[in-house]
Amino acid sequence: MIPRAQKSPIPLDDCHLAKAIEILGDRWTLLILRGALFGVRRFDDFQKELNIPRTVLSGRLKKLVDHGILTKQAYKEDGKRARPEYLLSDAGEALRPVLMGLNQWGGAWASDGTAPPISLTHSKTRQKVRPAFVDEDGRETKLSELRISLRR
Amino acid sequence: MIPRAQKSPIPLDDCHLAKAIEILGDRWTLLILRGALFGVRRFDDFQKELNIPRTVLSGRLKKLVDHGILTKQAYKEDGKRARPEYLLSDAGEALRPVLMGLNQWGGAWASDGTAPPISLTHSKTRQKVRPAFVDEDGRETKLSELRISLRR
DNA sequence: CAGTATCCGGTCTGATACTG
DNA sequence: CAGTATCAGACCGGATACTG
Repeated sequence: MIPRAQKSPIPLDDCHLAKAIEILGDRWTLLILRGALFGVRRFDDFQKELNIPRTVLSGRLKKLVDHGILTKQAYKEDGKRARPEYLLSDAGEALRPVLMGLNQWGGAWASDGTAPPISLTHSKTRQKVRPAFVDEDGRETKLSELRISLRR
Repeated sequence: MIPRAQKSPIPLDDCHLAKAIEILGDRWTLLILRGALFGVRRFDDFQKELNIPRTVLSGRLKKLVDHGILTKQAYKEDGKRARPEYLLSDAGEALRPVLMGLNQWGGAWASDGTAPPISLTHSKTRQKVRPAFVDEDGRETKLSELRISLRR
């Protein structure tokens, strides 16, 4: 087990995790991201799905765009004028494994026993797929083999 | 790319991810967990490290204990009376890979260019390791091959 | 140490309305 | 549709003090 520490080995100010938490660590932001990962793109769609106050949604979307997690771009349906939509950037896509990991955690530890509603599979082989850590060759590293270290 | 959706395929109420977000999706809770993963265990240690108001810390710790993520138990130093400390439960430990994934994300996408202070490596091969999805054989599945589906 | 008690000001929430 | 405007109330954050 990890020994007791009086403080974390890394100061908050230069901790990437802390930074990520500052950006993403709030309920609405995470729920918006969840929607985005499922394909929701438009203001009113987010608003209806989450029942989030429009002012708050507006603010959160701006923040996500500012941080480069969503991009705001125009789409156009025929006969109608262009309207904006919010798409995941590469940074946003990179959150997919993280949030799916959180989803798995929720299923395993925060579930009330009802069947897990999401399953992840490989689109071709149909095999079940789960979040994990892989090395440069794409081979899994078990948690027990994972080494967390400070640079230099 | 994921097609546009008017709403997420899974209602919020039975989404494990949404549930996890309700429990963990707030700044202080995540920062406390970060400390706990690094070995911080005691009230005042959390308080000093995070500079969190004591009332808030008290409330968050209770919530985490209620949700079974931390356990509150006594420790005893010689000559002193027993005092409580907060340790990660199995559910809490299960968040380690998730938060490490978030840390990697922060390093890759939310960093200001300063060197990443944490690196994840394989303890034997020393290869760098990153979060991803693997199939049952431990082989990586590319994001483009990932299929998200509902259990019937 | 490990909390609880207070207090105050600010931000977020939630509801509703208005506009291009 | 995609927002901004407004407003009341809840909750949170921050500071400080007090107790076993």
